[in-house]
Amino acid sequence: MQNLEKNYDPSLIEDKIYKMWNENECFKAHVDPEKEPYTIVIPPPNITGQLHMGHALDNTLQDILIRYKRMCGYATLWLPGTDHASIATEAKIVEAMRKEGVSKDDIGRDGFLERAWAWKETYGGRIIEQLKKLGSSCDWSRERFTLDEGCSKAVQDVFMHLYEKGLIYRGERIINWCPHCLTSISDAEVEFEEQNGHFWHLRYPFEDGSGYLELATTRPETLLGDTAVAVNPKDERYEDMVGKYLILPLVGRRIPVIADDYVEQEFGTGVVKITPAHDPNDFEVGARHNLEVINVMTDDAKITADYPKYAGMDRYEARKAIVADLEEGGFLVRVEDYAHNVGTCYRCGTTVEPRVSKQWFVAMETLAKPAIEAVRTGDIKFIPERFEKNYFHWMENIRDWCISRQLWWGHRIPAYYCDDPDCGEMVVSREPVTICPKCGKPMHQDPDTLDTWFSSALWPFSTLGWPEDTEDLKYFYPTSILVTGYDIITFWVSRMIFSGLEYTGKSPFKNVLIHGLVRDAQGRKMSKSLGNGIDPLEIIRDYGADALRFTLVTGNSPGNDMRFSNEGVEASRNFANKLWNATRFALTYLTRDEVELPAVLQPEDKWILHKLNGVIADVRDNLEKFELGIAAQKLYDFVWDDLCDWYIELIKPRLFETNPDESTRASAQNVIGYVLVRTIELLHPFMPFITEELYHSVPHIKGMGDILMMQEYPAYSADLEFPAEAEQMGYLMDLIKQVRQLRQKMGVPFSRKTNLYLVTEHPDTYRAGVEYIKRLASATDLFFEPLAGDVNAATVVTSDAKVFIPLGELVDIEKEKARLEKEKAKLLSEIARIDGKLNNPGFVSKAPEKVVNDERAKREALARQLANVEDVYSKL
RNA sequence: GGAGGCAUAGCUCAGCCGGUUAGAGCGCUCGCUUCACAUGCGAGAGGUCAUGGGUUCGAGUCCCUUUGCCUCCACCA
Repeated sequence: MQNLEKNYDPSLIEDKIYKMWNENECFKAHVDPEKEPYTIVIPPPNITGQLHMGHALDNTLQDILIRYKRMCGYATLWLPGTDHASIATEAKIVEAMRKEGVSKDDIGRDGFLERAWAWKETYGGRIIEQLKKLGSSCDWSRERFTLDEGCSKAVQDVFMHLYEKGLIYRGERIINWCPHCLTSISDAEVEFEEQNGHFWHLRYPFEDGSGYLELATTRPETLLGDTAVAVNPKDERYEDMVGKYLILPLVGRRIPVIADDYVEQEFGTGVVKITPAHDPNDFEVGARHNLEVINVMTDDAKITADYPKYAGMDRYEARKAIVADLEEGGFLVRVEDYAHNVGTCYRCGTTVEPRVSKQWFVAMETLAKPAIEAVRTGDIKFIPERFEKNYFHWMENIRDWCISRQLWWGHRIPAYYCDDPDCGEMVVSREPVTICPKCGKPMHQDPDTLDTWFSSALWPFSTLGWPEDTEDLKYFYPTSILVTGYDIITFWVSRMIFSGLEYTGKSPFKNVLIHGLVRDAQGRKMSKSLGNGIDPLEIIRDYGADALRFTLVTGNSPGNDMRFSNEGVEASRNFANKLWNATRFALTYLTRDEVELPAVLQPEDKWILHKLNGVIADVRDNLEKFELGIAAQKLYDFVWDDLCDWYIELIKPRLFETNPDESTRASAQNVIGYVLVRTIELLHPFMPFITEELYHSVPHIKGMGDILMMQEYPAYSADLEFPAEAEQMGYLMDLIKQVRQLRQKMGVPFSRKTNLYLVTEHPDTYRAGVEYIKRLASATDLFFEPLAGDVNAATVVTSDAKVFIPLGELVDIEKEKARLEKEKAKLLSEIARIDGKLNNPGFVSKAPEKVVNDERAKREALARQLANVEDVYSKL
């Protein structure tokens, strides 16, 4: 036992507590056949990352769940790690190199990878340290990295598996190309944003000089690659023109007019120029009509040397030049303003350039089917459920996944090509292949790497040792729950689901708990460019990790965004301080090393134990249903209202030295000690630091160990149910409140104490509480008899008691009468309302019995109170 | 174009399977150095639960309509 400071200072204890847990290996998971496993794999943060509020929320939720389950006796594993984040990390390194005046080509692949690994060493650990500050109880001995040996092995295996099954193929297709990152990206990595642009109406002349065909485009520069013009086959306006040829302005290419259903008659002129190399739809049309695919741009989106006049210009310069030339040549009809959606790279925001190139793809259809089924059948559940709709929509309309990236930082594609282009042999192999099996010439490996999400998709099992059949994999897989934001469902969650099903035959997790975004106080997304990000580490420094965690979890419901403000953190910080001080108070009267529930309990003891028991049941129930915010709110209310505002105040007279009764003093000590320990246990998953610290100060219940996080979570106990006593206490507390109210209304100063004359049919409860009633209702003395004689008294009436308060000159009898009349009228209308319900045959016959009985009980209480009011009134 | 979400006190939000007189934090008003806490204590003001309809004995809660805000997906050149 130790003395506590007046105010809780988290900075003094958090690091110490975390170190203690770590040294005692509290985070370490153990395969234990006697226990049930409970597993969470962390959504691996990027090694480029700094802990932001999104991480703080995500990891707070995971830590609450894992700490709860650990205390419930599960063999828990929270597996941490980081993601190599190929495109994001590579971009950062390239940028850093650019500042030094070094390019990737200057240092070559090996040199670059050396730098990348050095980067990982420097920054990869940073976010891990930040997660520890939050209190995350991860098993750090099992920490993994998406590019470590084991994960790489898993990636190789999966690639081989899918290739052999024919589900990975290489093909020349149109893909999304980022001219800044200089790599292909998948459809999921393209973000569309509305931009104000123009609609250029052009006219292409017929070859035979018989006029023009008018069409419109948002991208005139792609004209260089046009290989046809298309109309709808049903469009009568252009019926006769199909099959004729046009001369492409500025280029002079002879291109056909074709008919294709893709063209909408009603849109624009109903004529579309077809550029198979630079538009995904045009590419499809081109494929159907065997059109030539002409790439007019370099990989950094400049016009190729094939068009000398525009060669070297970037897309937008070329656009200007071409529009000017079209105008000069009389091909430009008009220009209109036009807002349209433009695809941008989700990493750098550069406008994506659709481009035909040879890439690797995963054929999705066969993989998607069981993944849809797993959610459909409830094998995997999303919380909240509505996100399943998003998932289904994406999965059901899925297109093949472009997985190759023209990057160096990542898992290199295990494909080898013969150096002799005439041979053209390709081998996919786990082991390096240097000699062409077909022609004997040297072979070289595919320079590309895999989409970073390809490895994250395997995270729930690659981290447990897959493809080896390890003890961990056997025991901890499938994982129990995945906690992540809705923004990442398509990128990650869905890919883990089909991956888990395909490679392990099992769904990788049972539940997916989705949370929203943490926004700033004005509701804006926190972003670097806005500079409105709030640094969780600063909040931890100023208010403590527990306060941050509690803020993030309260008032937050699954799937919904939340706003973060300092006022909220202050409230949480105050709550921590409240708990601290409640304990500090108790400790000044608690001199024992152990507490136990006494055999004889006072009414207020039974009341608080009954309340505690209810909270235990509720909190467990809420946590099982992933209602973390509600659970936190209930604990807050219990601690502040029930425990501090009432129970502690109620037992003060028993604890003080002025109490001559040794036995009630001892029982009060035991009960407050017991309730405190249970409360600290209940709160531990939410506020691990302060509860652990307090646990080391308070006396324990017999049999408890030294470390709170390893204790059993409190369980509901039928022995602690005291409904009758709790109800009586409710009346008593109501009485105290009403006396306070009355005094306040009548302007009686706090310091002026009065006698109370109490008439009740249940005097025992009140007799047991004489001391605290005096304290809490500002009474000098309490008499269990009616006020005798002709004395001016104000009255308080509950359904269980009548109280007369002699206040002499402060009482105005007429006002008292008016007040009681008002009260009577209120009671009558309440009773009438309930009678209305009870006299309704529909209600009595159809409503559940409990509801009807509750109404009856309520009516009885009101009737008693009414009788009391009438009785008091008659005596005025 | 398709799908989803939100709308509850001045502000930010809870409200689970429909069941008292709809809650919390912050803010506001009044009063308190009451021997844990002013990061506090006590009392209070403040809500037609966006709109219109429906289902039901009973609707903030379920269904439909309208309005406003937001998000995701699609990408008609």
